Amino acid sequence: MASTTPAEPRRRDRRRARHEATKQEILDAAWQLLRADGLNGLSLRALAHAVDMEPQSLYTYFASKHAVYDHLFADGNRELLARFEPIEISDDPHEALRTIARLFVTFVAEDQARYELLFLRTIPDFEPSPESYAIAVEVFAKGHSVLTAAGLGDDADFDLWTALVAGLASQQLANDPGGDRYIRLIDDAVAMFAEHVLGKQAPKRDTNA
Amino acid sequence: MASTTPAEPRRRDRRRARHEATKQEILDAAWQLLRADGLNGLSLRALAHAVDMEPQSLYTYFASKHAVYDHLFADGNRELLARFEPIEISDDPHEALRTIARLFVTFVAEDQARYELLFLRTIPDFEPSPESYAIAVEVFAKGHSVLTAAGLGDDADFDLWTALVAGLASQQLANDPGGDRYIRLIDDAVAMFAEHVLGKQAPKRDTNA
DNA sequence: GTCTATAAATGGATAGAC
DNA sequence: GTCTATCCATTTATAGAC
Repeated sequence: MASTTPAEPRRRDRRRARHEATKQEILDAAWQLLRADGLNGLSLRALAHAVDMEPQSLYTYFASKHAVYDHLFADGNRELLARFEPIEISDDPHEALRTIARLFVTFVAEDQARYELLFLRTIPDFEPSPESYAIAVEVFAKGHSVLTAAGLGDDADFDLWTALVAGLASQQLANDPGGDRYIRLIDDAVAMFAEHVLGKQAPKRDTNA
Repeated sequence: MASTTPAEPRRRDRRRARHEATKQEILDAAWQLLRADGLNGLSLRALAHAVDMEPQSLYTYFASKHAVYDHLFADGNRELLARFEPIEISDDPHEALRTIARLFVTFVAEDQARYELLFLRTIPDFEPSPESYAIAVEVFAKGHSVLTAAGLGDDADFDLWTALVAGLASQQLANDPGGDRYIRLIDDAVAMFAEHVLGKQAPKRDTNA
């Protein structure tokens, strides 16, 4: 965050850039291992060897295993935030809800370990640092603002919304990983929610298979 | 499962009973530790000491750590099944849905570790044995039959139902453990679902705080 | 059925040479 | 910045005495 002092030699910039690049390389490898072995299956040894290092060398980049998790936590939240950026939020509330639901459920369904890390507390004794948590708060605020723009005033309605969307996502991961059994239900779920909360007559649901 | 041979001395029955009692004592201690340290925080050492044993003695009762998890998995599912037994399922579909939703969400919200064990796959390399899994299937079947009795015909509707209920439960655990922020939403959520799926005019929702 | 002893591996982490 | 060496705690699990 602190900007480089103008008088600082370029060599130092390069070194820092190299350092950051390696750090990111380690984090990328960590995501891969997480997907393969589960969130709690990660070991520093395996991580180090995945980037052709000895485990001890990781400590140049991360102070502890929890620090690695913390960076992954921030990483994942940043990724989710980035997915919100480019999308167009429709003026039609129902359409806006559908867009954001698809985005979120798809994101979660992609990666079970990431879901656990970002939204559950399944690692003993780990909790994100304030800096990392701030990004998660940003994500929440972004979602909340979109919902408000769609006409949701009540906090309870927002909670109902997150429950519905989180439920679809977690069931997709738990009962049909890699499939679309619950992803297929998104539009219907959103219609249900919109009918109930926005009080508008949404397009009647398809009764065809 | 095999019944005792009639000619078998009573002493053997007693010994078996004692064995089973100790086994259950260990499992009870395990639940406590799980609640304190998280599902992945369990160690056989801590478990043994919790019942005043040395870790090695546990192997008289369980062949491995995964075997302990497997028994806990069965235990948890039996408990959930037992909760279904005594309740009265109303003839009124909406009321029946409300009852079962409250039951399930309350059950899940009681214990984060149990939720992870029963419904998520967060322990590396663990999966329940066929015998234990059969109990989970029974739970599913029971829930499905109640929903069918309530007038739900479509499998997709059942999936939507489980997503909604699981979402409330998991959000309750993740965002307000020990509280009732999402539990309070159950009735409203059920009304929303009933309106949408049963197509009947459910009592209009309360707009009061 | 419980213990002691012990194995054999793995875990995260530090010190210091290069 | 990376390595070797090392530490120390912890883990799951087995063998055998009592």
